[in-house]
Amino acid sequence: MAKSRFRQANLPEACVEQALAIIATDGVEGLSLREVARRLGVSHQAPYKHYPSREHLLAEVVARAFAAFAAHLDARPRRRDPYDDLREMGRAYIGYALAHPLHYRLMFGTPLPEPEAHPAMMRQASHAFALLTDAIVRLGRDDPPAPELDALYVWATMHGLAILSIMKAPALAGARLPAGTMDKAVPHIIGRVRNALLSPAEPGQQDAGARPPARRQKTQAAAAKRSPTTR
Amino acid sequence: MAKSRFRQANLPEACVEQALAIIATDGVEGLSLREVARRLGVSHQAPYKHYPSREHLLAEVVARAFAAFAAHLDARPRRRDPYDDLREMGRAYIGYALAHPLHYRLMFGTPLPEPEAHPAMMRQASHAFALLTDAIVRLGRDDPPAPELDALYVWATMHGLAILSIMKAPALAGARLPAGTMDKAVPHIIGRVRNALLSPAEPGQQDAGARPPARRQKTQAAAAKRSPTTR
DNA sequence: GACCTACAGTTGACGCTGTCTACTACAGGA
DNA sequence: TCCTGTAGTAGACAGCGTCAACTGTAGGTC
Repeated sequence: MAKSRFRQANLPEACVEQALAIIATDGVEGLSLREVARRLGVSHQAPYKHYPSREHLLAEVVARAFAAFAAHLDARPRRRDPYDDLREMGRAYIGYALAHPLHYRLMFGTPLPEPEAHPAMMRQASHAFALLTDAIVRLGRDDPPAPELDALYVWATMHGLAILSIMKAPALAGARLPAGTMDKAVPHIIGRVRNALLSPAEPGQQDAGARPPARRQKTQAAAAKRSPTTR
Repeated sequence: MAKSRFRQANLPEACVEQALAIIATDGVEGLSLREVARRLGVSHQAPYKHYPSREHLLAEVVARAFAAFAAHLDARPRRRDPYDDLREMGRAYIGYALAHPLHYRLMFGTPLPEPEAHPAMMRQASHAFALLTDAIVRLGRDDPPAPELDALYVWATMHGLAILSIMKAPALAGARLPAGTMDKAVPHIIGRVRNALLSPAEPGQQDAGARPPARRQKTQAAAAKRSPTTR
């Protein structure tokens, strides 16, 4: 050990720690490799010996954030009843987002640095998602809709709620949201999700678009919207 | 008209247009006042005569993005049945997010420039939210839970789905999501939301401590061991 | 018409950033 | 002993936001 000769025992690790600290106070756009170097008392080029670019350091930081997030979800109080467990999961999810809003935004709110170029980051992300999927699968309902679709549903709802909370949705919604709405929102929405998962998936929800040939009526607008697969 | 003496007929407006164009291709972090000025053939300081800082131009751009978003939602195909109408709303919502991912991210994914400092921006944002709330209220269900809570629920779900779609959730979730999952996700999730809104709001969802009077199936056992750690 | 002021534009400078290049000093193996 | 790789340094460059000072014109007032 002790390969490095100067002041930093482990510069790559120290860079990640400082980057996380900067992001926690200033947000991701406040992160600069020069500031990291300054805080560590090394030259402005030292971090580049370990991270080829700002993006690479950021990818490492995002991976850590995902890992911490997954650990937080994993450390939630466990319940026997799978729906209660899902409720705990939701509470833990929102709790983390509110406790570390800038880290949360880092994971889900910023254009990730080229996901496929940073497999370690993606591995941590998919682990966090796996926790959620497992909680869904554990519901073990008799109607067997694709559990990954419900995992997406729960994930989307949790994430949306987290972001709206962080954004202080009442401000966004103007005077339309009475005071205290956000406090009630988490249990209300988790209850809604529970109801949604309890009621059986009905065929109608596969939607007019998925239904191939029959009854093409006045939905041509939707079809036009769908044709460009993305963007 | 024609107050300006040089090449730009309406520099403030032209700045917003160029900023939107830059964001649509490079994302919000690619926006620079100097690039805007360069594209307009004016000096790098000209935009500052109309926008005191980058933040102020960004706030104007966000306001336009919200206005365009609201217009898109408003232009959706209308349905008599309020649930069908909500479905159209969801489709329009996701359609916009996928068609203009960087503009969508601009609205919901970036730290907004000091919301309370830019009232015009907030006005556009709350208008978009109002469209959603109206669609919820129009459901006119007999159980009258706070409609704003359900509006938040729908908004959160739509937003979460939009972001997960933009982020290409299958990549995030690793190999766990079979191909084609995202295509099925929108109708599936909208169906789930419909189910959630159809089933009555039960008191149990107000928190873990409260009594759920009528469980659907075999999940009663869990209620007994639920501790009052509402956290 | 002469003058003044406000405004919309200009140029130049400052410190910040990421990143390229070149240099240095040490460790470890041949 | 020499060579090579590694982890650090220093300097330079262009691009960024923003501050300051300057310029030229439109419009109103004497």
